[in-house]
Amino acid sequence: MELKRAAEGEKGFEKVFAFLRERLLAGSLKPGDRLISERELATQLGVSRPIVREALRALTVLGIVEIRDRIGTVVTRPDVSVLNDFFTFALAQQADMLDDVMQARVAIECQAIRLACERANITDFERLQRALAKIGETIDEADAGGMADFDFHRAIVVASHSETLTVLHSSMAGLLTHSHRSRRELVQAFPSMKTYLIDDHRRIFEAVIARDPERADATLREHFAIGDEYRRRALVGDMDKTSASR
Amino acid sequence: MELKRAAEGEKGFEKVFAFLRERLLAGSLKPGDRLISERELATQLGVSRPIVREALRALTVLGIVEIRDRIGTVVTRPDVSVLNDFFTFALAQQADMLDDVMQARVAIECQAIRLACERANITDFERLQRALAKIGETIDEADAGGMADFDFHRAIVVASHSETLTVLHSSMAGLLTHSHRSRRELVQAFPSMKTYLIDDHRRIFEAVIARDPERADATLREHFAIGDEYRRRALVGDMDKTSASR
DNA sequence: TTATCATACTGGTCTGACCAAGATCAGACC
DNA sequence: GGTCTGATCTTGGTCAGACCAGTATGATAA
Repeated sequence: MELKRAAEGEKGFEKVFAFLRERLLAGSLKPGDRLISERELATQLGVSRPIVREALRALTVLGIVEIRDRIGTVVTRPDVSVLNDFFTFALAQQADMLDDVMQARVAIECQAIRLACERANITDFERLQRALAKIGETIDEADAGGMADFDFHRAIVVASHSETLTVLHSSMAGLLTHSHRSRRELVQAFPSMKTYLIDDHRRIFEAVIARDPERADATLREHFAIGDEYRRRALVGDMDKTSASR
Repeated sequence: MELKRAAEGEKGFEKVFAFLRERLLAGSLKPGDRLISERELATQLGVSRPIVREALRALTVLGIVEIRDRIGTVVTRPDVSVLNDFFTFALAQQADMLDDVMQARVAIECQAIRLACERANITDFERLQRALAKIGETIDEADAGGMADFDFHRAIVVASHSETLTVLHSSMAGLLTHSHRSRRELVQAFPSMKTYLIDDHRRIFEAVIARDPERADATLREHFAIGDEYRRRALVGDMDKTSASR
């Protein structure tokens, strides 16, 4: 049996993990399915229950499985939180990764906006419009403004109708929420940012409405670049009130 | 004790996990550090050793920690394999995610090539050139050709000097290796693909050498689009020998 | 001083047990 | 007959102690 074979070489934890992985990858274990009990799994694989628990716990943190107290273990649909956890840990140990993550976010979002131009429906447009309006309303508030900014960008990714892009984006956006907020705090220092924030987002919105991927992508990239420019100026203490070059 | 406090609310596994997470995120546990022994951890937290092992195993699959047999548990630098595992599982249960992952890969790679135009050094150029040469040499071999193709694209991402992009790309590229290979199998059906494969990669290479982000991005996107077109034709059985429209 | 070896440690695993609470089904009650 | 109740089985959650097999270290012998 190919299933048995895979579980023969390894021992202990690896054995159980490989056994379950195989079934999960092969599709014989689908989301919603309930696994056999830990004890039964242990006897079937010839290992002890603690070992089985290790494997189940491993699958749990990977978001593949959910252990329900006194109910059983069920297969779940993989979700975002895993990536979130990973990035959180990874970032904590490599602070310089933040700029890197930002690059990845730009990558995801620019691709997403291209897809959004093709796939977005009325609902998506409306969500974008609401987010856009919110940005205008909350332009003077750091917290609410940052949230509105975040929502707009998330709406773009959602409009791409790509699960993977959405997952990746949200896992990274979580780490960058403070960046949205801190950007808004710059508004006090740079009054020109108000028009930048409002106009840029509007132009992005319009490009999506026009279903013009190239223009949308370019506008979005420009938007990020200008944001970087503002942050750079703030860092070097260049507090003059002229707007960033466009 | 603030350390104790964080571990008070939860019980068992959560307790240990939270305890370790706190130290990991706070930075008091850095990559390279060796954790105290499982037994000691168990007594300090008032739990049994199997529970400690669950937590350590959880951190292991998250790539945060490495358990070395008879040596101890050490903190590691998070690496790719986690995302790889996750995507592998996720993909298995949502096959329609494959196209989605491809989109994410395009996103990463297009961003990477832009960065590569700015950051690539001589070493990167040389690696790209070698990969390009390899593509020409192995143009008639499905396996080696697919590998060469893969290497070229990976070289682009490496040249971006962005850890995060590299991590994301390699985790997704792993799932798409067969796509490289299957593309090469199309070469038999579409002789025009030979020039497509060679010329496209050369043009991409030249754009990076020229340090022209816009052109590089556009060329790369075009490259992907044409690849899609070939695959589409193969699906519908359109086996005519004309080259894909450019 | 050096080389060898005993010992204390480490992770890896097993056994068997207890607890608390959901799931189930038999039996009692209406 | 139908519904309700409660004993029992099963499930995850956990613990305690034990054994194995190598590693690391230090003490002892050369």
